[in-house]
Amino acid sequence: MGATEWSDSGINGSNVRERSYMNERYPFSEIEPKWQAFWDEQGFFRVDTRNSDRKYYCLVMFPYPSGTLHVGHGRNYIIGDAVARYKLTQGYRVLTPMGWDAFGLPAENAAKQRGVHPKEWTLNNIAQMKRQIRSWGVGYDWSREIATCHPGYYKWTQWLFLLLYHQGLAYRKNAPVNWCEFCTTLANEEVRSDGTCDRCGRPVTRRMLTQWFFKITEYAQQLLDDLALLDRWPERVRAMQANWLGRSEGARIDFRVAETGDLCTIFTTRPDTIYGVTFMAIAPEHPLVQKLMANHPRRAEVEAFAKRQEMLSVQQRTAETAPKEGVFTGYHVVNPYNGERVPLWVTNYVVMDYGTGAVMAVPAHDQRDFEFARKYGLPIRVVIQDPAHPLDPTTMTAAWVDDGVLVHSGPFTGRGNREAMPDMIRWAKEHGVGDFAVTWKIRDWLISRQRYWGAPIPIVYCPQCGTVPVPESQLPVLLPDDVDFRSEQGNPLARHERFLSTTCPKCGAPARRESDTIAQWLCSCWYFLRYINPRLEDRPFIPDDVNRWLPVDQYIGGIEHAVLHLLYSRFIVKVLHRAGYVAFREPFAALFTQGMICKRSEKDGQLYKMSKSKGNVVSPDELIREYGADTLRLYTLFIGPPEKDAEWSDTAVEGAFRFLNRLWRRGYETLDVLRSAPNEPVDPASLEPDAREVYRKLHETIQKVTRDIEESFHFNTAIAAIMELFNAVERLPISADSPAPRRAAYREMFETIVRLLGPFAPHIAEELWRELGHEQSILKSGWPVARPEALVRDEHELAVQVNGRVRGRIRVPASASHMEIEAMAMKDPNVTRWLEGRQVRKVVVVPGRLVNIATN
RNA sequence: GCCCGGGUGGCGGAAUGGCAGACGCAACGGACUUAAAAUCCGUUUCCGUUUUCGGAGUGCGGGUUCGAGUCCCGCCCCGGGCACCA
Repeated sequence: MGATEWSDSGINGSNVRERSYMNERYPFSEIEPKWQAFWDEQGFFRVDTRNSDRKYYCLVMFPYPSGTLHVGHGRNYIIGDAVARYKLTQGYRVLTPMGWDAFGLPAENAAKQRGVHPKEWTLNNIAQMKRQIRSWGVGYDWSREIATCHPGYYKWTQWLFLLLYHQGLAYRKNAPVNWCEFCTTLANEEVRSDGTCDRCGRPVTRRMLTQWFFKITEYAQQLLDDLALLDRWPERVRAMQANWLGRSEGARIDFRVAETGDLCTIFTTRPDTIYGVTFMAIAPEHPLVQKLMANHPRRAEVEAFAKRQEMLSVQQRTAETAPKEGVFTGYHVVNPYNGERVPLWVTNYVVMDYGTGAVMAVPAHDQRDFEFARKYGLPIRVVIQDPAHPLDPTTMTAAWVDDGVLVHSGPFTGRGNREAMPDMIRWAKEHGVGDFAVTWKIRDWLISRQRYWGAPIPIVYCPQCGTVPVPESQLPVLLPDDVDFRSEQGNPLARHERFLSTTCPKCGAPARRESDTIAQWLCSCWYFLRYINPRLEDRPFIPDDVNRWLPVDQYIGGIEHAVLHLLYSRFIVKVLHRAGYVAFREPFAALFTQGMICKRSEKDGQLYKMSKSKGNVVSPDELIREYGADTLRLYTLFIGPPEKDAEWSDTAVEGAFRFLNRLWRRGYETLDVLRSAPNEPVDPASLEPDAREVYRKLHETIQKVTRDIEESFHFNTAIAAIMELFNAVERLPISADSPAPRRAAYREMFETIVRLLGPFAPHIAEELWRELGHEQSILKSGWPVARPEALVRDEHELAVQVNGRVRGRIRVPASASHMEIEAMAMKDPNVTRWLEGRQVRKVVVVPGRLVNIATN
């Protein structure tokens, strides 16, 4: 049979079946663009959000338009598309939007280096990446496309800023902030734990600047508590967020400076050790240092020490290897519990950033204090005794941090330290010198950026009225286009006179605009809401619509956003919730974090995350040209469990290609049988044993593939099962002369393989599906469901073990009782050999699996 | 130090407490071909017999169980997050 010319009427008048590509050769480069255009034109991925029956909001993290995509980026979109197509096939109303996280520094750097305007650079990249995403056959509702750099979008990002401002959650303060020479200010979340910039890797220093902050700390408790609602999030992401929030419970206790009466409040998680305090340690930046040392003979020494510490980054100062250092101030503080005077030291190991910047030092029971005390010859007093091996301060080599019995602890002596702790805090409360207290690690969110390519902060500074928010009616505060990047250093907006000079919205007097822009993280904190009403002009979204479509049913993205984007988005949604705009408290009901795709570097043979800077990227464009999008998709899903990192292999891609070729060829070679076979369910009993077995495997595979997708997104094992089924189908002899039931079963097998592949390799699936004579798209075909009667076995092969090792095999009727199975197992000649001379102690029968005979 | 993952053939990986190594890659042998590619068939955990078979084997050491890659206890190693966090 050659290429057949046939056609049908297509659907909805669109004649896509004009010609058949049925040929020995698998024509991916012809069929892929054809079906992409078809799905697009027919609007398979467009959804009317006014109707939310059986809604399924499937969202992939939108990309930053950095240029071109590599196959590592593709994993995200391919997984999302597989899920969306699966749900769509099941008849869900699936919302799968796509957009661009389009503000950010790379655009500005390109402008400086190449003289391209950031807008032009960004829009070009969007066009490029959109073409790539389309070429993968990933289906989106493009009518909802958004770009955060569009004034129609950032108007509402500014609105969000103002909402926080009016809620008292946005404030401006002069504070030491993280500073990267290249990227300007950074939020704490953007600084890696080694003290380098998360974006560019340069060292981060501290700088005093007046900046805008969001009070995310006010929501710390809720952000922590509501993690419990996120039972469909990966455990490790919840752990990372809890870690980052860093709640710790303890007490606040007021010490006073003996000589001046100044208050020196500390936070401790171990108030039970209060009677062991032998000195006080405060941070060099602590306000008391300046105040106390002003006219003190030790001033020079102490200030020199403090200056030296302030020059260092927190990371340098507090590195594991940095030795503990300090200097005595000449002052003392009074322990409110026992009235004791202990010396006040300025130390490098206490930081101003956490707690109160002052620490009651208990060398006997804190390792850091212990090391410091040993170094400077300060006393060590044991107040918790190890009942088994009493501690002796003169011989201790490390702090005792475990629990024990309180000693030398005034009225609390003799009690267990854990048990007494609440009473000890209560004592402080009763005496007005302290209380229970909670401290968090998370700091307020630094939102200002000294950059051009972002949404301007909608604030005006008026000489009369002070800080004035721009009224909503005057939004958006437009980013001016006419900026010269080459000739300017720093933020060009700060020198753009026509932008800066304005009038006060309150009094009309001449005023100045804020020149900082909003961190791009805020832009991506609410985009999932905007997708519901993307073109709305008078509001950011319609609450009713948003409440029906959110939370997002499935969010898919990279683990690198575990804290940053995901924590910020949760915060913003909670703010909107409290302000009455949305009914839900959490934006993403389920989260899936895919692993990174890595590739071995040709230079050093090491495995690295695919990135342009490492030079180990694989371009999807070439692969699609050579093998087609379906091959690329199939391989990407087959590479391994999607939540884990994976190593890209160019040769393994060919395996996926080979499989699709075999499938195509098989379809071509048996097209006559397939088309002429009865298209109806088969009675398994009417099949010959070989066909019956494969028919059962078919239905087992439907079950397995469905379960793998539903339970864990384990597309790798789903695809393996389809391959296994196809291998079995290929070995099944079939011809036009085969009996009707056999041909019908064969047709069902082949068609089902095509349908199961639909979410993974949609183009070839759609093409073969149509070639088999179906008029409707495969997306309308429904998801296959296993037939119980096809799954029935009337015979089982059981392994027979003797003492846990397989010695023989028996075939038993499915109806056989345990007694009968046991008898048959005992009779098997391979088994009797191993039973000779032994006494049977116990026989275990596992239905359908094995028999184990235990002997003496 | 604390909190998450993870450790299985040459490689990626698979296994509701039930026959370890599915599926794929690579390698090797064979068929087809003048030849090569492609394709198809077969072999491929290790050790010994080299087929019929037996033994060992899922990071290490114990344990529970008729039966452990899987569960429990104690370790080692690798990756990630947090960290002089008071």
